[in-house]
Amino acid sequence: MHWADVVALNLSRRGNKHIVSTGITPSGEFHIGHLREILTGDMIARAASDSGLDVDFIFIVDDADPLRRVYPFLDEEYAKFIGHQIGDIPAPKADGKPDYQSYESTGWNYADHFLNPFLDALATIGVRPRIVKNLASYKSGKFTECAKIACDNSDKIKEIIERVSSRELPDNWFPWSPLNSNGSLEGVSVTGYEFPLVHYTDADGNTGSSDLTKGEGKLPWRIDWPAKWSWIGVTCEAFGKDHGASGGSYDTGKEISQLFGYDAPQPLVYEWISLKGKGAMSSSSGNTIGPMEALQLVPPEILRYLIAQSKPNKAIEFDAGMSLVNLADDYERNSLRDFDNELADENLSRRRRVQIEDAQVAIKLSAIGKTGKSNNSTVSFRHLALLAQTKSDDQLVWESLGFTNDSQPSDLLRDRLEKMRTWISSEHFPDEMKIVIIEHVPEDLLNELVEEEIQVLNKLTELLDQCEWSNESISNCIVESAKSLDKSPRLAYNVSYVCLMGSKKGPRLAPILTELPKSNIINQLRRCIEFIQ
RNA sequence: GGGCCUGUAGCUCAGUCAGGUAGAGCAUCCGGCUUUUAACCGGACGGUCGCGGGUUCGAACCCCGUCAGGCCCGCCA
Repeated sequence: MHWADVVALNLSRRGNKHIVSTGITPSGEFHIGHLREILTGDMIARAASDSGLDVDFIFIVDDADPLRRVYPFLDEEYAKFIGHQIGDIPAPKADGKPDYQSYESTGWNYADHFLNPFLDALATIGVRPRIVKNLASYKSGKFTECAKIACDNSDKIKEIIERVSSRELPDNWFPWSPLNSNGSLEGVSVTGYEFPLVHYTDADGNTGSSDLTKGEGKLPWRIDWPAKWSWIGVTCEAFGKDHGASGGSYDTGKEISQLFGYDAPQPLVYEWISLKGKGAMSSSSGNTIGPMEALQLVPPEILRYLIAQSKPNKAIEFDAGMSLVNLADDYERNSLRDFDNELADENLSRRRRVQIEDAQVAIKLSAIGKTGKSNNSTVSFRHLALLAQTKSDDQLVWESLGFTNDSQPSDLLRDRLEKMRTWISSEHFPDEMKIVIIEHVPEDLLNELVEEEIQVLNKLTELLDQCEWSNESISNCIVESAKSLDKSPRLAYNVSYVCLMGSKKGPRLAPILTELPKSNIINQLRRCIEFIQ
């Protein structure tokens, strides 16, 4: 059974109504790793919905979290905002300086700045969660009840965290972080509490009170999380392995949740995505591929497939080069399969059956729309990569694919070609996929040519030299060079590849040659002939 | 110190929860296809299931131990 269906099955045992939750702190640029959080949740929600459950899918934006430090992409001016909540400070401009103007005129803040492009990317891949903003929730009193319980039971909560995570909390630890009069959470110590006020002394020695019903502060993460479960009614949440470790925040949250009179949600721990050869993704180190960037390269369903086809506890190594081609191939191959027909065979082993079923569900979950078939255009990713390289004009690509004035390519297909061109011209496009006409003489391969191949090569060179340089006539020359000697056209193609591309196989040759200067090709062939003699 | 995840064919991984003849895709090789979209079709090759014990009629799967890689118990998806 597919992992998403397994979770859905577990959920059905808990009840009929479900809220699947995900959450991210928008402290910097989003990357592919964040996509796993959201897509994992989205796929669970879809699977649960498909199994007949009533499901709401939400995305909690942790914009109440403080700015931890001045990240490399920020100007030093941000130092004064350290400790301030990211939903309450200006967004950085392109030069990293705070954009006070937009902040004051429209309220455009740091969190929105990073969140909004991500939401756009989500919409493109068919994910439209209900957005819950944490900061606004605090301010409107959603957290009040849990915050009161937490503060009334601070000893119990402290005991749970110390026992479960086996770490020691300071004596003055308190389950509420008050905001000081400057709006900072940093260096503020709690000195007393009577509901609804938490009294504090800040780093500068100023004293004050924070009203927890008005969100003048926040719950520390380990309490904030279970509080959200409780007031939102979260029944299922996928989270990264960092939260899922033994003694991690899920473990403590589970017990704290009981204090709030709420059963912790069904967990699903997922592994991280790393960039091949570069380690884990990290916004601050710049070691990232953003969702938007990835979406500029591949069709969105392939990005979904990346997540759908691998089990959550498998680490994914991602790169925007060959892995992308292989992933696309895999996706396209599978989306053409007739799964129902395959499953109809009663002699299938259990293993084989599971394999087919998982592939079927992975394809289903990769579709952008909730219903309907996957957006299966007739051209493969690999093929499009060839066409885009050999034909500089889009119109020639469409002609090659059999489109005429009467049948124009779909917008989807046009979009895919545009993405392909972006990818090809990007640093990510792998050498392996590049069509290159070699200029050196491939000596080792030429030595392997047999007599009849050499004859064909001579004939081919002769015919091409007289040939009109167009797609059709080049194609004819290649075939004719073999046929005139009573040989298979395949021989002519083989020797062409050896001489021109340095390999025994290759893509359709004529369209590529058409794009290149005739004299270069003839000269290269002549150099090869000279070598043989 | 405590814990989690991973280890199965050259590569990527299913299969482990519910023990029952070791599985896919890719790659490679061979054949087919008389103009080849790195295509397609057919076939072959390929594994002491990290290692050692135990339970069992039977173990990749359950139990104990062990090795290796990654990670967590401040923050991070």
